[in-house]
Amino acid sequence: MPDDHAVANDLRRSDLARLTGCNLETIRYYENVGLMPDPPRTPTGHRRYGPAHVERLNFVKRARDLGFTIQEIRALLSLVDRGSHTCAEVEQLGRHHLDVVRSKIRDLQAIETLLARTIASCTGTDSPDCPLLDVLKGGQTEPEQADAASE
Amino acid sequence: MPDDHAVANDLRRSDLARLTGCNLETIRYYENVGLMPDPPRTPTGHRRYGPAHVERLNFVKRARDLGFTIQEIRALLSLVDRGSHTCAEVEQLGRHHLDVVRSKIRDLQAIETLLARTIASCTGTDSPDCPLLDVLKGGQTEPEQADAASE
DNA sequence: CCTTGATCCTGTAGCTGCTACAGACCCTAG
DNA sequence: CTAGGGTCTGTAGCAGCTACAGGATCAAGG
Repeated sequence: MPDDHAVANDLRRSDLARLTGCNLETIRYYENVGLMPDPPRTPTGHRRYGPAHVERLNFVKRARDLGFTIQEIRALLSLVDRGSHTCAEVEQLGRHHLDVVRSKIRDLQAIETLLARTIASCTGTDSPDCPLLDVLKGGQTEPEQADAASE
Repeated sequence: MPDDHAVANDLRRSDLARLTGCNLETIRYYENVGLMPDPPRTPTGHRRYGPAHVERLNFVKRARDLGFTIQEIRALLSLVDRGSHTCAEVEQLGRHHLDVVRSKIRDLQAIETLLARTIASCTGTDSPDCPLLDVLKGGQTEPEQADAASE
């Protein structure tokens, strides 16, 4: 590795963790899966990081916070690392992820709607009759009318 | 086919899978983690299921579809199995899960908002300048307007 | 210089909720 | 009777970490 004289690589793993808010073990994980480069080592094998590592780990962390998968981040980083990326390429990855996020939101909202409506019709009493159990047992998508036929 | 006087336990695992839309292997998994009871076996060790298993697996599947965890479903089932559950107890489990669902929706919506806004300001050109990369690198929560300096 | 305790190193197992495979067994139709 | 399916078991793999064991090393105090 170059730059031993140029850049101060004096950060230990715990420092990097503290600076980025990333978990200590997660850093090693990211190195193992290739999101972070193998850092230079002291003669006794201890990792030493520099500002470039802080920057990169921050990138990874923010991407994770936005829900990008490890694979997607690898793709993003390889674009950047290639040095000849275009906005269009990055945007494409972003749009795809946005689609995934929106799809998850839709799924969760469908669940939320059904669950909220069902629970709203719960009596909250000691009765064993429960609309939520009815939904789970019967699989009706609409709890709707608890028609007072026999009640 | 003549019916037995008792419950007909004549369904194979593949039948149960087909009837419930559940994956074949998943059934065994649910048995291993205790969501499904150990079924009766033929003398040669093959599982034989009956209507009660269909019902229970449907319950489990619907609960999973609503996002309940295995733990939560175990709790729901143990209430029901106990035979003395109340609507209030079930409702409590449901409300807790609803909170989790809503929390996930909020998180995803925050991501969606940021991502959508950022991507909207992407040029989609061959330029290496990219708002999405800026967000990932810089961690700004608001891409805002780049003051009319650029293009 | 030596000890102590904190930190670091590695590999590996655990978590959730499945899914898939290998290698053995069994079942049924032709 | 044999060929092909289905079934049996245990186990490994996926994502994305997290945590531990058992060592080596470091930094500070005495």
